Amino acid sequence: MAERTRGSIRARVRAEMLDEIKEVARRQLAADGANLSLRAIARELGMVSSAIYRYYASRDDLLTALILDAYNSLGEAAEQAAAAVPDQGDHRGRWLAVARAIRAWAVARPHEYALIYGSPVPGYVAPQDTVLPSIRPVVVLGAILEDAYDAGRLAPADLEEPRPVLRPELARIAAVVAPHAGEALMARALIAWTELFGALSFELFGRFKNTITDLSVWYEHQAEEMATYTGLRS
Amino acid sequence: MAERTRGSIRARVRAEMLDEIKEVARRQLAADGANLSLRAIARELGMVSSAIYRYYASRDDLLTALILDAYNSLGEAAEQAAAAVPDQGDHRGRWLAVARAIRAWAVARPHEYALIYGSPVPGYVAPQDTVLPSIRPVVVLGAILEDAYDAGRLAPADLEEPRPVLRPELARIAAVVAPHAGEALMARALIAWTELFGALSFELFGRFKNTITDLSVWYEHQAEEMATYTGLRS
DNA sequence: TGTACATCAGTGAACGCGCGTTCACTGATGTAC
DNA sequence: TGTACATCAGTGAACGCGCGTTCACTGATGTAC
Repeated sequence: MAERTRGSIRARVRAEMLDEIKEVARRQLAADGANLSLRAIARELGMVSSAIYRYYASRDDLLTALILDAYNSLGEAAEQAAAAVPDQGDHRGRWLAVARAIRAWAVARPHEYALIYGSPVPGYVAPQDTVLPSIRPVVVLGAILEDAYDAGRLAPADLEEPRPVLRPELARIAAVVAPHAGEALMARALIAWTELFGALSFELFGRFKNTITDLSVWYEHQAEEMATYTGLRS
Repeated sequence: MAERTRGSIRARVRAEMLDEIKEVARRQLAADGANLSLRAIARELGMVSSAIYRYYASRDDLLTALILDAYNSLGEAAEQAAAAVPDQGDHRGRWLAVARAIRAWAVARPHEYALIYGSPVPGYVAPQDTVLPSIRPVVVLGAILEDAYDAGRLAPADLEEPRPVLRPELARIAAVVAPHAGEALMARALIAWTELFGALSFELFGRFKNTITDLSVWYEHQAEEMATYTGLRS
């Protein structure tokens, strides 16, 4: 109780401030391209630059917080999209809904996408605790495949066993993501996953300039092809 | 002749200097992560920072030169790989050789890869003349598909027509890359292309840390799957 | 072949800017008795 | 309810650094006659 009373107001204000700093940081990333400047953030907040250090121990700490937030926010978007599709055996529909949600998230926050899926920030080393948040979308997609598999509705064409060297590693991933499905299906799922994020990177980093204009339809096409490739027939 | 004599020595020295600056820049990109600093380059060359301006009008100009070089060097690697496979109807083999060459190029120069396929450099706008060099690898892969198609050896499974909205754009790309193949095949080729570069980005940007260790074998598997998906049967 | 002139690579100082981080401090807000 | 003390957000100055770019200059190399 003493614990809860002590600082209950200060603690709330503090938490708001932690959030506000991140908000401003995100806005500036969006505006300036990609350079995160503590001084610029402090300026926008109307405080002196050293005041930021009451909230984040260093620039890297703030960056870590932003990266964690980005992973979690993408993970949540994926989870909500999966949950929003009624669970009536339409595995392909659920998978596609998640794929769509991932793109929607990325298109709305290209700079946060770049933070977690772009080229690494020079000099920055991600701490270990980004691992779990970072795999949330994979886990969501994996669970859908697992459901489909258990329902006997996962039937990829011409499924071949991947090379022996890869099997133990694929098995280890499958154990976390889709334990029943097995290595060969896991390999396909990973390839689909890779393709979708390749597509988003191409789109967001401007590689489709003057090539394909309706990128939303093109992504939808890719997602459907990848769903089929993974074995989710309609 | 006057033209050729004039500065023939100076011009040669100058050309060497232009190259050496780029060399040093590339080395520093590799070492420091991703920050290109004219002053640091000048320092390493033992000259004063303003001397660089005799060779490149600005930092952006140097960056453009590096990006152009990277595109051309990747394009050349792809072209040479294609040319090295004897033209005896082994289209799949040729396609895979090019895919392998692209990865080899990227793995050897991760920073140059990041320059052209990573998140955009803040504040930098690519000039128009990067377009042609940038599509050289696509053209190489397209030509192989075109050959295979003409030889009646391109037979993807379950080929479906992409949506009407996409067809004109796909047709426009096909016209440049593989005119006979048509839109549906072009769509598959683009997806395969996207997957391969997604795989490279995942690998080079560290997204497969602690997940798949033998990334060379994994890439090979992906390339084969994508070859099959595109319709190149063995 | 020799001289006058033009070209141009490289110098060194300076401008004006931005950055992350530290440190001793003030003053308001909360806590304990 | 009132007072003494501890906590902590925010200040302001400073350290030490790096950057891109400009500009007037020196001196060597090339060119034209």
